[in-house]
Amino acid sequence: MRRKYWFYDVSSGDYEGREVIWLWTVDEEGAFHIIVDPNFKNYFYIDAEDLELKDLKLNLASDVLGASLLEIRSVVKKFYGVERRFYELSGPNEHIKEAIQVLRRIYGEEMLFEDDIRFTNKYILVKGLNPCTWYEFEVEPLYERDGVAFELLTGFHGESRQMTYPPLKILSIDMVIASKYGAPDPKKDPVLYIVVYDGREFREFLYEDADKRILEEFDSMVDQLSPHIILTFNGNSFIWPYLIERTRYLGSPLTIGMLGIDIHQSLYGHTSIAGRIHVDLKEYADDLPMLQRKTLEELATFLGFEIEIQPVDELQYYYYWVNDRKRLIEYVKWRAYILYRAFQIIRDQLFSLSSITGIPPDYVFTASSGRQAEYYIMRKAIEYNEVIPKVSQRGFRSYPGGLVLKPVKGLHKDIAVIDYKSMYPTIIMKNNISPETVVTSPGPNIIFYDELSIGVKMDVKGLFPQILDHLVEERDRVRSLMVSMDRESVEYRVLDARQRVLKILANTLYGYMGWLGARWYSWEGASLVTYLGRRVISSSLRKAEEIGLKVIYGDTDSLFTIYDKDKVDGLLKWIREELGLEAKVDKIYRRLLFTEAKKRYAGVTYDGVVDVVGLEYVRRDWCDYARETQYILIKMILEDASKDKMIDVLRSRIRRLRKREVPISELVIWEQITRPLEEYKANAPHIAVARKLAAEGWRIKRGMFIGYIILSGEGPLYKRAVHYLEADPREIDVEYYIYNQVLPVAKRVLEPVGVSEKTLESIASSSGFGLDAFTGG
DNA sequence: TGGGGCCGGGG
DNA sequence: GTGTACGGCCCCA
Repeated sequence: MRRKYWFYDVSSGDYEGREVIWLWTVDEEGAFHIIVDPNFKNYFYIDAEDLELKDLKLNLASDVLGASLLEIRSVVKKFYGVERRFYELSGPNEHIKEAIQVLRRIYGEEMLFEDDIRFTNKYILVKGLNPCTWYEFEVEPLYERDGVAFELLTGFHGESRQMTYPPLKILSIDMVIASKYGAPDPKKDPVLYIVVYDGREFREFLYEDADKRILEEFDSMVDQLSPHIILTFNGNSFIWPYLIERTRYLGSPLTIGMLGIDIHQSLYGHTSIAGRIHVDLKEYADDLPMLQRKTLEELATFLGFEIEIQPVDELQYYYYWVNDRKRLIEYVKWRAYILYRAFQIIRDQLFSLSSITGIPPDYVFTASSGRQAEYYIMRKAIEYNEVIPKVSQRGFRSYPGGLVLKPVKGLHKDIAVIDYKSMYPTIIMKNNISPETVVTSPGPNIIFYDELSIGVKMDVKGLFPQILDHLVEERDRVRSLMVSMDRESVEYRVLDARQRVLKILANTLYGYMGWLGARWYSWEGASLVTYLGRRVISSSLRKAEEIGLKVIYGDTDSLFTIYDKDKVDGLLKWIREELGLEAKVDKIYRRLLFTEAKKRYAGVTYDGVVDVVGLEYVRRDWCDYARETQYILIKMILEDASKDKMIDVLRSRIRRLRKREVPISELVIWEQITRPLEEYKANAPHIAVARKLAAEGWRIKRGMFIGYIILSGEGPLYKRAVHYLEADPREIDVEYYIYNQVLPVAKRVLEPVGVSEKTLESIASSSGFGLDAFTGG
């Protein structure tokens, strides 16, 4: 029978007592089908250069039980671009696993190749499958189990053109787990409340002192609804690990996976629920740099939702459970609701990323961007007959990065920002830079850079340039398809997500090459890319000076110049003709303010868009009140307001602080915990606060944000910092907030426009009660 | 007073 | 667990 199914995951499973491939798919009605492929053979390679076939066979026959079921083929494949002979061993997965173990012991790990790639991943790689895509399969029905149709794969007709998704049942889940004494402990603290939302109704589970019942009813409800997608926020790092331990402790393990398969923790800290796509939107929030604290509220706001409820801090769950349960439950229900709504927006990105990289949607967000890029490269490598290298042991060695010019301090008018289109990807393509083309000694057909002692082979096209060519072509193709489409249509949205993913992948390849943990790590390649980038900037700078175009700043792939249209056009032409690169005027600032520091400026375009870069306003480790003060001043400066007006604003903001009219929430300083607490050598305020929380029983994990307030008193700040929920407004150190928060950020932007330090000092000291009459200008 | 630890955001 | 460059705080010697 020919059938069209939407493919979304692959696992290993049983068929007639053997470990085979199961493809998890859904039909157009949303019904589950597992397609069993018993014919796929796992495989790996052994270096054949110094190994006799009969020697290999002898070892296999004596040490591997299933040796007779293994096939050995002599093959020629490329390794780092060079053709080489390998023996390919293939056969049933059980015996391949055994052979790998035995041969690693006999010949050493470094003789084996692709033995470190999981069976299921290999299936996707070798077959070139795209998850989240419709395929036409030829299948024979086998049997049905727990509402899932098992079918035997007898043929493949390839991808279907359909771009819409099957009707997917989605459940979003959130819950209250809390303890009187800090972090909840699954051996002691019950699950108090669970809410599940399916897009129409909420299902709530709440039984006083009976969390076993809550969990069992939740479990059977999920089982019964049998969703395709389960949404959580922090499911991977907290909810599922807690529920797994708690239900184990209670003696009734969760069975929400399909076919009764246990929910378990898998790759990269992902929690896997068999047959279902578990999406933890925290992973998505973590990847959005514009979110400062990576909370669900911030994510919702970013996606355009209004926050209609009063959020509750996780540290206060227990308090609200006891004292204002209604508010807490409202909040947790809202979380489930907004997760569901948020997913509607994120869905296209998730499915595109999954389909392009080949990572199933279940954990594509959990994989780091380096891993995502790597999967993509692995797919391409197999296409090009390259053997996939392993991660080798190597030490960290840094290399120089982009060139940053010193800015010209002050307020400028009409500044053009010239930047190079996809600078690093273009450099890689034009110069054939790839892990296998880069060399460290000169030779024929090699362009060698003596300054670096690095060269590039030019006689064969590199893997990375090929991949980039493909990414660029594919993105152009997708974008050309979009031109004639209705912007509101599903097809348009899907293609838009696809072109964005392709762009992100292209931009990731350089960073990937310089990543120590990469299979295709190339220190030389990454060094060469940044070196050529620096040459591009410095030669453009020289050319600009030559034609009399004044450059006031530049960073890595951009130059800021006075906007003299003819000269700018001349420079762009020179860049195109002499350097062979595309550069464009990205934007023109009507006003642009530079402090004397690099990477810190603010500007306004003719459209009235204000950009603030690097300054305190965009940093979360300054309190909101100071940041907001800076933003007000920046806007005034860019609007050419008078100094007096700016001084008035600053004075009144400081006065509000002195009068203690500023709410605590605007004085919180947020900093991230970036390592286990015991690894910190320094005494910093946020670390001191984190240690106090840890002593109270909270689990302080890497990635957490600590919000603190500075109280008045003696001694260093770290002794006066308290968690923001514990701060008494009357004890706030107003002087700290004036002299170490508001004044420095004001000074940063006012000093370049000529407001003296003395003036600022006098504003601060005179902004007390009733002293304003004495202030100077 | 200056160097080290640490953090966050830029391109 | 993609890269490096950079500024600026706080602490401590």
